[in-house]
Amino acid sequence: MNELITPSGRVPLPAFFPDATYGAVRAAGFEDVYAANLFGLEMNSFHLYNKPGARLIKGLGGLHAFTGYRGAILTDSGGFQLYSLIRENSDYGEIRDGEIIFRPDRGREKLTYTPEKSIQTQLQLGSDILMALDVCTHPDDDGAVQRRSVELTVKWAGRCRAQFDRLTARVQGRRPLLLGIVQGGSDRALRLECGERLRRIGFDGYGFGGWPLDAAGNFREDILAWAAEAMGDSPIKYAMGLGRPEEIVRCVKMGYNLFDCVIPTREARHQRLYVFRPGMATKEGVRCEDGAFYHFHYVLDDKYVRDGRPVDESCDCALCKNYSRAYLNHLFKVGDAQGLRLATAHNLRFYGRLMELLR
RNA sequence: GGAUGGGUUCCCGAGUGGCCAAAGGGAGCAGACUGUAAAUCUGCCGUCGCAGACUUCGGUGGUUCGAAUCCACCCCCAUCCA
Repeated sequence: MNELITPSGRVPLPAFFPDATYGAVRAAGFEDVYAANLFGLEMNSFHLYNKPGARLIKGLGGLHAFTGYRGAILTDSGGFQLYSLIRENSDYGEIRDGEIIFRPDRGREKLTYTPEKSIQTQLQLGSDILMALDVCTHPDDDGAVQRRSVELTVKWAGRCRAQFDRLTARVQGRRPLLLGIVQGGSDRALRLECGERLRRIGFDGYGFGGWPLDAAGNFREDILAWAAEAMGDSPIKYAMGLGRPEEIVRCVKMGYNLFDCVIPTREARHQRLYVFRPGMATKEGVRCEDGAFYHFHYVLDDKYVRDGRPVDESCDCALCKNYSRAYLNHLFKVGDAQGLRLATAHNLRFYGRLMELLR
């Protein structure tokens, strides 16, 4: 069986890691993650570095001891977080050649984030899978931006590799994994170059970096394919931030085997649940050509007010096993947190079942 | 019976002469959501329509070029005093 071996255990591949940015899956519990048959979580080192602090977490024995979570933990470098905030408002900071300067609040002391600091933080957190600090771009950014992104990403990847090796030199037992990130925007040659230079440095696996959608919101399957190609025969190909169910299915066909995304948890909180269409997704194949293997269940839709059936008859999550559409509709209407939790547990289980089908 | 404060568009609640179809919430409806500053955000939310027009702010009648806003009386509600 294809699997990933981490200091915290084995992860069957392909795998989907829900996002637990601050060390918690929003609105849900780790029990819901275990029940969904998902084997790892993505957490964000920059968020945790700020709150409650990497040193505090290290002092308590690392993220596993601190949170009580027993599966694998992948930490994002923090780069994407800074990138997206700075992109949103350039007053927040600046990406320099050697570091990222960040100052979200006026008057507050600015923060300098470097590749070394990112690695150090992730190791303090006790992550199983670390990401190298990269410079993200959007597919529509021009060539000069993409070029700079690749140059800095590669340069920083080297610094991350060195820092990681330095800090883990005396580690006994299994070392965590370190992944590099392939940038290059929508330029195939640049993607391949980035991948090749990263592989020369050498990582345990590689992540797809950048934004997977164009300005019109279309999924750029071609870019994902080039990035996968750039990763060579790496055993870990991580499509960072991906994605919708059909996107994951397509990415698995391209060779990706690791995913994380806020979609299932966020959309659950926003009243959108994923439901399999009977017979359209099986071990033999997932019919996703036309996105036909699932449909949305909008929790608040009036037609569910008196509907005593479960959201998905075929689902074994905490919601579908025990509660009706009507009750979930009611929980959302009255604003009870239990609704958010059950909805989140359901979407997590949907993703868990999807990954089971893809293995 | 007396005193005071109130009655605003589905609800709460601003507004005290024109810039008011009337702030802001909430609800409702419709979208969005992809390495999470997201239980969030955006749009619509009196009626018909392209501009524009028409009907609304407890009731009736006044004052005024013009009233949700001022005056009179009336009807309700809340609190307090008898």
